[in-house]
Amino acid sequence: MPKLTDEAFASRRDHILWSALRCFARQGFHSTSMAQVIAESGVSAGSVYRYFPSKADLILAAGDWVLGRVLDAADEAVAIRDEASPVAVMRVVFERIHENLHPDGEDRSVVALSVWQEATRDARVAAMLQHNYGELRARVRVLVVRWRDAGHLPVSTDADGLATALFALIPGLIVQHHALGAEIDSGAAFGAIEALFAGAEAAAHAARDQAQDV
Amino acid sequence: MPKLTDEAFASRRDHILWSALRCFARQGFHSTSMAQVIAESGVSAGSVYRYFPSKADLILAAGDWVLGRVLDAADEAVAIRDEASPVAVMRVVFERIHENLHPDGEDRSVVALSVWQEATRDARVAAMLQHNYGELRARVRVLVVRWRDAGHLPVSTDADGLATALFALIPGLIVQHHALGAEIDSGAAFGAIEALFAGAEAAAHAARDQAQDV
Amino acid sequence: MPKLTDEAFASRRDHILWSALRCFARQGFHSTSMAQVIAESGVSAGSVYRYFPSKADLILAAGDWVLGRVLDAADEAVAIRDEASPVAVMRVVFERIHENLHPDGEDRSVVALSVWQEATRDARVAAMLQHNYGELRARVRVLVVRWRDAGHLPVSTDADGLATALFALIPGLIVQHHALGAEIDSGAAFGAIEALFAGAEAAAHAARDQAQDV
Amino acid sequence: MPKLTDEAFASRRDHILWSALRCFARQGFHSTSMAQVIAESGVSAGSVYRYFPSKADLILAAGDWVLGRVLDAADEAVAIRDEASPVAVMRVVFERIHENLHPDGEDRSVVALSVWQEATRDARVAAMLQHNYGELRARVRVLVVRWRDAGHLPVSTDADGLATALFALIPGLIVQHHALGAEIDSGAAFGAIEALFAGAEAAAHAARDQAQDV
DNA sequence: GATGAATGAGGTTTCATTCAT
DNA sequence: GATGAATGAAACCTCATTCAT
Repeated sequence: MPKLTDEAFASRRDHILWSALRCFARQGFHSTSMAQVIAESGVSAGSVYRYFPSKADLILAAGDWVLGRVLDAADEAVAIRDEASPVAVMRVVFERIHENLHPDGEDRSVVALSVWQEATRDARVAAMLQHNYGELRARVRVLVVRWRDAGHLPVSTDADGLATALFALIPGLIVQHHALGAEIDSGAAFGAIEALFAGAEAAAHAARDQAQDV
Repeated sequence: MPKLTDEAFASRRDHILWSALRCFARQGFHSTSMAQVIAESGVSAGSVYRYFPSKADLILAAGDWVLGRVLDAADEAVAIRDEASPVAVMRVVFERIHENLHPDGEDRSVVALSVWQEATRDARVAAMLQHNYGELRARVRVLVVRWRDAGHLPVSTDADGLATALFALIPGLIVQHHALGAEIDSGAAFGAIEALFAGAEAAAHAARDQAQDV
Repeated sequence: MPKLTDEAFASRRDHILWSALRCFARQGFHSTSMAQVIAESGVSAGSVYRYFPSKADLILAAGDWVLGRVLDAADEAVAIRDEASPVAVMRVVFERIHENLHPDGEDRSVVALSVWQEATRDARVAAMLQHNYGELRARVRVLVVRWRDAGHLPVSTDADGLATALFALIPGLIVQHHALGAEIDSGAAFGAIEALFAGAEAAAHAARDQAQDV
Repeated sequence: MPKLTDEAFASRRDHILWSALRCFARQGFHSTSMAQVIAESGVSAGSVYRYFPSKADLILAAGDWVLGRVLDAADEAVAIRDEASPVAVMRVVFERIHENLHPDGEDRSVVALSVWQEATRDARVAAMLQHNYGELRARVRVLVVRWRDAGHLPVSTDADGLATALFALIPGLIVQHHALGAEIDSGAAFGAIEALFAGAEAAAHAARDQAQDV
């Protein structure tokens, strides 16, 4: 066989990666055997190892893919909504995450739970997680600063603290979703935070008006 | 040999459980072998299996212990602070969680990451997680309702949505802590949310005053 | 099961070791699979790995056993024959080697070939080989010095060179035996060297007598 | 595509063979993978298999090449030194072996260790070894007979036994060299044997003179 | 009741070889 | 003729669990 084109190589690699993701979503990293990934992908053991030198590499790539889709979702939402509140954007991010992770109807957000756990054992996964979540958190912080500077939040607002709190919604809602099931309404959670923001904004305006009166 | 007294039985069981927890905190459930638990506990393999019929049972018990300490923390905080805001109570809960999980200086909050992941594989762990987080969420909801009914939040406040959002802080901050390390200041996150609450409260009062004026 | 006594432990370990030696003698280290050793020994895989943590350890132990028997043979021969010529002792050593390595009629001297080869790949085997052959060579050197000092060899004899040459007989004859088969008569080789020694001794005496005459 | 000329074919084959020899010298036959040979040679897997139908064939050819160089060394030495003692010729053979095996500074005498070991597993390698060493031994025997017939050794000398003993020097010194390293002085070993020969020759002459006197 | 040696299914990975291009 | 991606049997080793003592 002649040398694979780059696209053909990437396509085969992606096929294996997505097969692995289906397995990982069902059973987590460590309860998925390479034999299962091999069976799911339909290629030979040797081929899987040609594209991913070890199970750890496959886990790393799968985790990176999932967190990468989350980051993509954030990028899209942040880019488009210029004048929207951070919570509104986060809501869109959260919806996009689900869309990005379900191109075929299978839930891949569970894999995030496996990534968090794996990061405690594998330094490369930890680094990958740190990088992805560092970037993601930076996006959230931008939203907060932009909103505060537009006058919707008091100037005294602690952008870092608020970014941390808003970021927490994403893993926090994923965990609740998987732990408590359908009874969790993440839309309502965003609505509640939005109401808080609205109240805070009103108070901020009132304070400003009062300051101007004097 | 004579039958073990109940206390002796419970004491040996706890000893094994805590040994297992140390291992699980270091390496997660699946990278901890029973041999390691056995070595850490200093008892024989046969003994471990007398108190925990299988590794799955040991994982279940360890997970339950960790989530139970979280629930304890919530109970204490909810019981004591009658007139405090939900955020203030959550902050205390979060601090208590760390205290409860570090009786000996070792961090056991990581085990929560393992529990979330394990729940996707083991129905009993999923049920245990659902029960614990259901209870915990109910506590949070009580805080919200109490606070709203005391007039600190608009009557229109969606208690379920807000409870979901506040609950999200706990796993959300734990994940950020383990992913991003020391740069995450959970205290600042609580502070930021508290500021939002304060703003919302001011707005709520203003609205009420206006309503009364009419 | 209660703790194994030291003898029981050693006995089981020896059983596995000898099973492995049979396999190694037939096929060499690398063409013998652990599965074959396991089948030959009749115990489980886990048991084999309890006594030998890895295949490399089993190879090391097997090699050490074989070279140890050679060293034993040398020790016995050196201790007993006080007044015999080095060649006569070497001949006995060579015969003893065969006896020591064939307690059950199976030839285990081939394993030496595997050890030499393995030493080029495994540092521990190399160290073990160096130690065993260093000791063995020291024994040969003692024989030479003793014989020279007893006046059977010229005082100018290079003990190190002669020791190296005599030592070479052992691997040299083993290789010829395995390469060329039965047509090799190692007894005749020792006889030829013995004749050389006798000639050299006569010459040495003649030289001394002449020196005294003057 | 046009048929390869015989020279082109042989040239490519030799290139692959020498690449394999470099690998075999470094790691032995069984720890060298075909992938390593392929990488070292810079040609494709398919090409390697065109010139050598299997790894066993490559091993056979490599072994034959190494032993062939040894035989070449013996032929040259035997042809040139007509009046030299067998030991002197062997010394030259030994030096030539090293020259022949180090055309590029890499030691290929280790491969001999692999060949001896492989012969216990592969009948074709065994036959090749037997042929090469049979030829080599015949050369050594010629030296001995020639020397004895020239009157340097007693007529009673056992040519076969002495040939076996002298032949043993070659593998015996190679093994010691690889096992014990630089502390082995093969030149000294030849010197010591040469001294023995000299002594034996003196004794032989004395005996003859005495016989003539009578 | 406690012990710990033994079990063996199953895990990950390698590698000699083939054959479509 | 040459290429190199694909194959899959088989390698080494682990580990949850059992049960004779």
